Amino acid sequence: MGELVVAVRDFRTEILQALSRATGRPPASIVLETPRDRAMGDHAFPCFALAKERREPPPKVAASLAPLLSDLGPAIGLRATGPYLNFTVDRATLARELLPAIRSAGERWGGGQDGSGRCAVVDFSSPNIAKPLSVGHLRSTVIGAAVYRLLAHRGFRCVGINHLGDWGAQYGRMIAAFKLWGDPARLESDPIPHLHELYVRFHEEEGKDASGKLSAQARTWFKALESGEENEARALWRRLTDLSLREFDRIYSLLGVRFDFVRGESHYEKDLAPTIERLVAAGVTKRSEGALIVDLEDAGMPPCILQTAEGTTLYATRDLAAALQRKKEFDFWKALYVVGADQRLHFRQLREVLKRLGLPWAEDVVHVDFGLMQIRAEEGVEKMSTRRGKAVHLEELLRRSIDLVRGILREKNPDLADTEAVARAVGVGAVVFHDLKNARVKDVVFDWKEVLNFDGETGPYLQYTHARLCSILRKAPVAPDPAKTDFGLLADAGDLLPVLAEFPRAVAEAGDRYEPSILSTYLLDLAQRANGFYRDHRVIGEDEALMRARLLLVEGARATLRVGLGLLGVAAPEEM
RNA sequence: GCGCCCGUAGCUCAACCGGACAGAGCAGUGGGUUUCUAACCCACCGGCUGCAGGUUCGAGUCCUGCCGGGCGCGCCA
Repeated sequence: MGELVVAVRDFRTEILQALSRATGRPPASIVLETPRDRAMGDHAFPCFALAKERREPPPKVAASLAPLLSDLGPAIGLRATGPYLNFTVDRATLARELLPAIRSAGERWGGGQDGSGRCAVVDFSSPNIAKPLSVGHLRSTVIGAAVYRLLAHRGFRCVGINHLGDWGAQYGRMIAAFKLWGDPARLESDPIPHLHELYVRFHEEEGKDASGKLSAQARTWFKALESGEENEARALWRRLTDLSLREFDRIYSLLGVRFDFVRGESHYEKDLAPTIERLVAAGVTKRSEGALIVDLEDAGMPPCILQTAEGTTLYATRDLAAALQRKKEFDFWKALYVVGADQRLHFRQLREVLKRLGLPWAEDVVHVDFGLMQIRAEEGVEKMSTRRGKAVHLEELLRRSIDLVRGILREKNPDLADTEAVARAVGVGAVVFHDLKNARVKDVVFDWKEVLNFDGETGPYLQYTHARLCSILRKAPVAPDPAKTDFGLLADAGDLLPVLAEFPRAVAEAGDRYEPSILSTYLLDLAQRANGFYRDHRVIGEDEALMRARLLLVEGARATLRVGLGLLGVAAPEEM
């Protein structure tokens, strides 16, 4: 068996089972919701469907059902309110079950082992080498890293892969440009900006070059690269990769992002020929205008192009090879691709081609898509483009955020022990949380004012709430201790307790739907309630029994915030 | 032209895959600190959920058609 999992008594399931007995329906078919207005109760059963079946008015059904639920026990109160049956868990009982469990779960609170034995491959970040990381790359990086942690928290084995864009015709251009105008000294001191300038220049001049000489040079260099020989092209390309990774790592470490494998597209170079052979042998390909394609017309899609008329491979070929290789190596339960929504068609095609190879796991290839990042332009908005210099550099954004936080800290908390570390945690946390706050599908228009706002529903707000709770625990004359706690004194804790109890469900749902924003929204709600508690109740200075009870609650809220923020990739400093 | 996605308060978003009176934050106005961090809290202001039909006991949520925006559509990634 796996490790011991800290179990929390699950009142929700108890209610579900009682309802099942009372109605004679399987628990899975019963909808139990959380009332919008929490004063109504912690859980609610809408009686409409049952009422229709029984041809009785819903309020009557609710009223007649209530007496049949006496086996729920004294800890769960119920009340028929109109067409709803509302359940409220006794606060003292909830506190007694929940708070000691949170405490002993530690870092693993909200997690579990329901993913054990299954492997999730998470393909995320995946920038192109020799180009600066822009805020456009942030989304894939932080969403992917969060999904990875959310699943790992529940016992899934996760494999994080940074699928670098390090192959293709563009690197022929890159090499050609460097050979023409490159400066070895600048390549050493200032690699990415230098390479990027060269690339932009090459693009411009290639466009103006009627003779086609530049394009021919680029093609020649890429052919040399693709030949597989240890030649000048390969040596240069390898150097580009190394220099790029050195730059990227600086930012990844700032973001606290790690990969299990950094494998660019070039990693699958040797698998390309066998992949094409396999597709041809399976009879799913055909020739069209000199290119090798998979015709997907009957699936309502444009063809998937595997090989150009010139014989070079494409993106789709490399992704097919990668998918096959990953299935073989990891035998994944799901292969997740955290890639922008502009590539939806590509991933639909990828699945369709895998399906035509007769692979039953084709549907386990999942595109975890997200909306595009746009930037304000002279008129309206436009897509971010590194090539046209219309991109905000990620490192600049992070640096400005950290600088701003550092200034605020010096003013508000001049006695802070390690201002620099906290400035980094909060500055980076603001940027990361901003990208995880909203549903993935939403397009984003980049706005400096918005990202660098630290008030309201922001990362710093969550961190601040956490720091204040830490402060109470730090200043208290005693440490929280479940054995010395009178849980009955927490009856006035409002909704904070039931909200804490929902944390595992928020983690599970965020993971199941590959949607970190579900956890973000949950944490904002939790923080608002924690701040409400802080406003209405003193902890230190109350008589000892009351203080002890409240300290344990504060500790539970603090732990939940810390673990939740950690899953999102946001640090939780104890002071700020 | 065809396909996919998105339209909720002035702005940015929630609304538990169909349920109770559509909720937060920002911006605006007015309040709150001899007491655990004011990056906080409270109050006010603000809505034909793009439009028109349909399904349903019940629709912001599902279906159809329009309108507006984004993205994609054979040798880029």
